[in-house]
Amino acid sequence: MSETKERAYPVPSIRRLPLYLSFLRKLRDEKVEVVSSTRIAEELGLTGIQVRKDLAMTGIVGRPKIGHTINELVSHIECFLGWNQTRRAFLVGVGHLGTALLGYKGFQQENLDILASFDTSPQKIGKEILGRPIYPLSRFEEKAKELNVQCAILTVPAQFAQETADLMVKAGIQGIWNFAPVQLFVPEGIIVENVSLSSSLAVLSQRMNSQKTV
Amino acid sequence: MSETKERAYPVPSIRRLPLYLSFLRKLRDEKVEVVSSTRIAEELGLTGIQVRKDLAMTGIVGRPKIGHTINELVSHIECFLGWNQTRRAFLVGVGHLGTALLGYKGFQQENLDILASFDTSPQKIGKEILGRPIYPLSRFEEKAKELNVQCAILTVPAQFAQETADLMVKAGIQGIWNFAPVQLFVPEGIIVENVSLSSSLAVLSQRMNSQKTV
DNA sequence: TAGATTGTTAATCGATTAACAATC
DNA sequence: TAGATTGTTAATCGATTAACAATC
Repeated sequence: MSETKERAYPVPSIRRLPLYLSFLRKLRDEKVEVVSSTRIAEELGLTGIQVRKDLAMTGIVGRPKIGHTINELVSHIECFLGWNQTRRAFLVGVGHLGTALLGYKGFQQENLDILASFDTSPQKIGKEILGRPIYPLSRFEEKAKELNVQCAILTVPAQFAQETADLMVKAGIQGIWNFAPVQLFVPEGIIVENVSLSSSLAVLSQRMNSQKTV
Repeated sequence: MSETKERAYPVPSIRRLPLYLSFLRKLRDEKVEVVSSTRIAEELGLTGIQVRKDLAMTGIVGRPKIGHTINELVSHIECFLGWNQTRRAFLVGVGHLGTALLGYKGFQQENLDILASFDTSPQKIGKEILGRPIYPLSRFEEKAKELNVQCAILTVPAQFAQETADLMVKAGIQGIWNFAPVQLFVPEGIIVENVSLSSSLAVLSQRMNSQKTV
């Protein structure tokens, strides 16, 4: 009966960490060695308190009057996010968006390694995208176990999203990065993170609309 | 001195509206005519209260014991989001992601019409992507005014994001859909909506990490 | 009518912001 | 030392959830 309701870290805070990381890397390239939370806040349009709270989450301790060492900050954030070690992933659904993600260079910084992709279209199966093979979806489980892959990117059309997620779960996938505009139902313990273009566009569009009337 | 602090609608609520829309369209295809908030909630893994609050935002009024007419719901949500009328947009930065967005069919449902794209690379300028021309970035302002475009999609590399945004603002753009992992600074009144892949990946990754330790 | 559903008003929960003591 | 910065504890704000009256 362990009351391990261990307060998850606030999602908004976690979402800000990559912003800090990218600014810190820029400073490091400029040979800067130390930075204060105030300085970070100014650059990113946040408040100092917010930055300190967020950084505290990673367990880092700064020095009053000085601030934080950039190298130390970077490694603390990376460790907290699990970006210090390579995470192997598969991608399912080699359409426009899937292809774009396969070609996205930015994932190197986040240590995400998309080893292979899967599709059901005979036209695509057997080809390669930037050195990574496209396998038939039927081989997903076999390959996931062979390569010990625990993370999957889901970029199939909405109507196939749930069944694809089911297949991923059956193959032992622990985390699904879902780009389909669908609410996935998965067993407890499986982590789903949604990227919803239409949700984002909705916010932009609604704001532009109400702006007009003002 | 008008105290027009007119309570903006909650972002989380706005973000859920496209989910409702997609479910409602599916029901409509199945010739269903009426639906209750409880039913919507079940399907999307939400609570009935939440759904009613969200729908109330669009100004729709339902009928006790009955629920809502699907057609009426769809049109209320579409109007609220401004998806009932076509929104013309430009895209700047024809890389992997930009190309994917240009090819994304889903925007038709959201009535977003990407008329043209812009880039600085001579290899790309003058070509077409799915019938839409790629112009040199230097012609952005001219074209924006000519076609009365008020919405721009920003898919350039991080280091060029701010200057591109400045150029967009100068050209009279009212809303920027920003895919660069950068905090943009824009004049008041200009709307920026960020899509941050790295923020989303951070949440997934951190969760998978802490899952492991449990 | 009885029961299901809507929609409002109040309570809770969580994130942000403010205040301030500790410290180099 | 004085001043800048950290990090904690308390207050505020906003979104979600709960309770419940209204209604077809």
